[in-house]
Amino acid sequence: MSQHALLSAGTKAWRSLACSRSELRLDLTLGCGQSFRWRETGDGHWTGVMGGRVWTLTQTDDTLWYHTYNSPNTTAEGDGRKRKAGALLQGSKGSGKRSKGVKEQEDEEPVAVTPDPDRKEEDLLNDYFQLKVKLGDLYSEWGEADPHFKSIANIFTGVRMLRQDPAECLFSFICTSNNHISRIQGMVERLCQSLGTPLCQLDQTSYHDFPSLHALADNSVEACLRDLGFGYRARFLQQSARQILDSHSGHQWLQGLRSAPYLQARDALRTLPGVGPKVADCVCLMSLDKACVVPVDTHVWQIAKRDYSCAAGNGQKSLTDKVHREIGDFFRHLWGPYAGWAHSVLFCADLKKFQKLKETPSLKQEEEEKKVKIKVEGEGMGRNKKIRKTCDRKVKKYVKEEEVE
DNA sequence: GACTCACCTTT
DNA sequence: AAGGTGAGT
Repeated sequence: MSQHALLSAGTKAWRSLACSRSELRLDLTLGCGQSFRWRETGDGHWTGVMGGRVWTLTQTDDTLWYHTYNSPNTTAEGDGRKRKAGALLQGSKGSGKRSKGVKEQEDEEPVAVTPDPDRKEEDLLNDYFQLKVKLGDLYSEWGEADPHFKSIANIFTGVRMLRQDPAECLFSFICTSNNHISRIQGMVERLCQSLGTPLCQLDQTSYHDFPSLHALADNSVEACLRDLGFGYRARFLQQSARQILDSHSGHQWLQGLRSAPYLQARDALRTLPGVGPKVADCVCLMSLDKACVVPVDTHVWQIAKRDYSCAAGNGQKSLTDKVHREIGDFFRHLWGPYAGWAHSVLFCADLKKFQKLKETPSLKQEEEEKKVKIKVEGEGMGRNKKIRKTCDRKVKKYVKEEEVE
């Protein structure tokens, strides 16, 4: 039986791409709840389905390594079939610290061993991780505009927005209401395993493609998903799929929203059952190229109040449309055209599972933080106040520009 | 336009 | 009580 690939078993079955940790951190980017399809299958090794194939990804300091698996259904290109089970070096350090472990145990030369004639896989990765967007430059800009961001940025580097398939993103996020990441992951996994095309099996785990629109739209789907523990979301999924297929022209409609202006795309998505402001914004940001969108949930609202003394919705009990708008505008303003990307960094830094990264900062990080603190105390409040004052005016301008986009 | 509550399931 | 939506007031 096939096994999950491990870089420590040798680089023969792997290809690589130059990519530093400051541009991409797999653990944060794949684990922060934007995609629910990736699992850590080995120390620092992430396995998931993307672009209709199964991938394992891992990284060393300046290199992103990738391995894809053959599946019966895919017309196999002669890619690395040699997954030697011989040297299964299982965590030679035996530590649970993943990023550290990888750094220590892997010093291979960043050489692409197996050729990828079409560069098809390289293209897929470049597109999925949007590697042409220079994250380091954006972090600098956000840090300039926002002292609090700067204090987080030293630890949470390389948090990047994925460019996901719109359908997968939409149906995954319909599952997110009243829900948390670990349970959503389980639901999406069950969704794929019961309705998606099987791709391959590795170490007792079977990997499936995300279900097609047709599979999701079938009348039997609601009952099926209720059995799988989807609750009231079961109906939303089936009905949304049905509606996209019937009243819209299927996949083309979803894909087409990539070139539509933000507000238009968001309104279009909101006609679907189970899609409110939060889900629509997530789909816009994570699959429809709307980098400026800041999806607002109760969590982001807390961050706005706690870390930015943002007054938006202060007298409110619940997250109304108005509060959504105000918080979104506030952050769009602070961070600019890639505000949605910046938001995901803060969001990530606030997740319980990543809190341990803050506990043992390296000496270098501590020094950086001291510097930041001094700066923040000097100019922080004044700057925030100023931003808030000019918020309304600038936002109108911003939206206008966007509508023309 | 803005607010409340029921809806599922798990912690 | 939760990382939300939709129907009703």
